[in-house]
Amino acid sequence: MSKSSKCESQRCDEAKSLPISRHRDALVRAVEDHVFLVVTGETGSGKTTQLPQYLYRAGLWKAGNIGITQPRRVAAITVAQRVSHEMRFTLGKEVGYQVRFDDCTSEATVVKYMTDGCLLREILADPLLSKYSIVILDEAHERSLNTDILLGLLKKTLCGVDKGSEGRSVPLHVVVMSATLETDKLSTFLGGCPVFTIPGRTFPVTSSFGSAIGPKDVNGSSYVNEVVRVALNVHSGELAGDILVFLTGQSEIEKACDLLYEKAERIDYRYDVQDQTVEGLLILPLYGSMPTDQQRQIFLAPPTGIRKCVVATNIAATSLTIDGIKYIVDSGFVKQLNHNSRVGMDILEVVPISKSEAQQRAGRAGRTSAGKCFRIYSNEFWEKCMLEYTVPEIQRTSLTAVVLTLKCLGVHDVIGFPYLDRPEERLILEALKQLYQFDAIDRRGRVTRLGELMVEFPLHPGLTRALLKAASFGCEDLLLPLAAMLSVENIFIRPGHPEKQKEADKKHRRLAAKAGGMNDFATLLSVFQWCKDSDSPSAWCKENWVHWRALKSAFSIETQLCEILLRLKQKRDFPVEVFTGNKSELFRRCLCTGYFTNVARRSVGKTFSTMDGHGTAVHVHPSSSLFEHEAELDWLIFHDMMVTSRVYLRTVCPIRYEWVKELLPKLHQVDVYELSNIAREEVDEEEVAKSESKEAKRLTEGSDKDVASKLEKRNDEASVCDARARYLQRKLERQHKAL
DNA sequence: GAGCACTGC
Repeated sequence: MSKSSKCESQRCDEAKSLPISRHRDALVRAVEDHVFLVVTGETGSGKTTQLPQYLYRAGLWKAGNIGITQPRRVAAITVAQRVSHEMRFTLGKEVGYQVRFDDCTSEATVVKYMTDGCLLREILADPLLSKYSIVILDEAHERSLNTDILLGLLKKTLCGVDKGSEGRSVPLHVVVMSATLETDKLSTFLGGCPVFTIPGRTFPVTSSFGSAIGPKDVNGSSYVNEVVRVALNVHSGELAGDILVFLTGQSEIEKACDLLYEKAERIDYRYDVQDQTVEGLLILPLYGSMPTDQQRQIFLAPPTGIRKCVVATNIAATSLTIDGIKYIVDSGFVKQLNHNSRVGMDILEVVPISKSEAQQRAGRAGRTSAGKCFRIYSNEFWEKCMLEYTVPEIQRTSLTAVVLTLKCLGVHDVIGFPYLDRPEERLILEALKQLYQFDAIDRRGRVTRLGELMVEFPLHPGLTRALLKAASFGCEDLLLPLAAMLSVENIFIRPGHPEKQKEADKKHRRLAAKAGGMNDFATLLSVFQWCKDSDSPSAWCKENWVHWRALKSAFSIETQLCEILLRLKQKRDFPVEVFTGNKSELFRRCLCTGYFTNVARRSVGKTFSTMDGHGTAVHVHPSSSLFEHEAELDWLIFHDMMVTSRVYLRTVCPIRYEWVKELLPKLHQVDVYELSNIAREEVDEEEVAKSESKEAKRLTEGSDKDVASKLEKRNDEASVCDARARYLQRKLERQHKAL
């Protein structure tokens, strides 16, 4: 027997012995008999890999494809690989996957694994999902933004009681798979559908509480020392098995590793990774921005007699699985990006994890054998400071892009949309307001022509607005690379060593100066071009302290954006405008149409004030090429804001007031109350007509009068501009034909 | 004169 076929038969035996295999026939029947089904089972139950195979073998693919969503790319790819292997198919034939930049499917594909974002894109192109007979939403308990939106969409427009599956030749079946959390809630949400429970195959993990961290430490005081102490106790007092420590970020992970290294030496024998004969502790940091080759060694088994201790961020909670972990040390905290409506900002902050998250962390110790979880916080902290469940992403994030997607799918009433957990109304109103400001929706909340173009781009709507402006002037070559560069992680490397730091800073300053200086957006654009045109792009990056990995992904994003734009430009009514002026001004004016919501004006000294109505006092970040040139500046736009010792603006560009003068009133003229009423109204023609007259009446009355006339005026200007654009487009087409 | 958790289209 060859090695590969032996491996294959082992796999098949494994699949047969999985807890799910006994329920095979009942599961297939349950899917067939119901529109909605909730399937629950812990990790190791086999639901992700086996259920699609059962449905395939029962012939259900004949009525349409079987689609399975995952919140993460790696999961979609690895599961598809495993399933195609188990079924003895070539990956990309009957079983395939699709993630951004990687479509491994063909005409023959009937079982398709994909990210939830991919399925959402498919719905935009084909709202009835006519190619599918079954859609499976996996890992629903993670409550990713896209999965939550898909849940609502599938409930409302595809299988809803109100609409049914009308327009489809066969009804769509939806399976929602979730760990054994909140399954009653899911079932209730889906009209009281049946819940199918599959036993898991994990090992017991016993958890214990500590006493050092209590309710008074809720703001995340120094828990690094305590984590280190507990980890060392585990090392010196527990049986063999590796340790996984959860902390919140790179700097404290490095601090903890240093401390562990220093103290382990004292309690331990000498240790040396190269010398496999001595006993000891192997300390390994793990966080997302770490180079991939360094991450790789985390997964290697430690040398005999050596205990591995991985000190990680939340990346080890779901994204990466490390074999051999028997002990967990849980700090009880996580770094989370939360949207703060009060200040109108996203703030990255350290917060206590939820109880379900703590259980998830503990579960990482029970994958191969029984494990132990040491929580450094007290029982009282658990009771008083930790929520039952993590606040779902949909309630903590900016909804601008999501609301546009929903509107483009015909969900006019975005407040009444069936959310599994409803976001605060304020969050939805903020999104509507932004969309209105970017001309993606009109005063009545309807998607504009521009909005229909905008939804096609996987970018923040503001950035898309700037890109489309540039495209209308025919200068998209300026904005496409920039949009790509702003979509990837920070491209500038800043090493820890002071000497190297100086060297890197110097290189970065030189790049900024060479790009013209005084414009961080232009620097990004130039870096993209220089690197791309270089004979050896990776060497160029190394030389200039730039992340090659980030640049590579910027290149593929630019290609993708370019393809989307080309497709849209072929449409008849793509806007066309004419601009006379120099290129630098053109570039910055295009930016202004998307970034006028991010305008700041210098107040006193080096302090600026935002113009979004909050009037936040802000400073230019020292990494900006405008830093220490503040006195020469008056107005500027910025890409993002960061809150540390001060509120800093990063990626900044000076502008003239005249360029935003027309746009700025838009920040204040729109009435959220008005938008909220609009948001609640139905698409019904009669309702629209009624709201029009009601709104016209309100706009011409009382204190709103001035605002109303201004709104009317601007909309007139906008429509004139649109008409002019259409005329120019037709003219160009005629000329083209004549040639 | 500074320090970014994790995903995804």
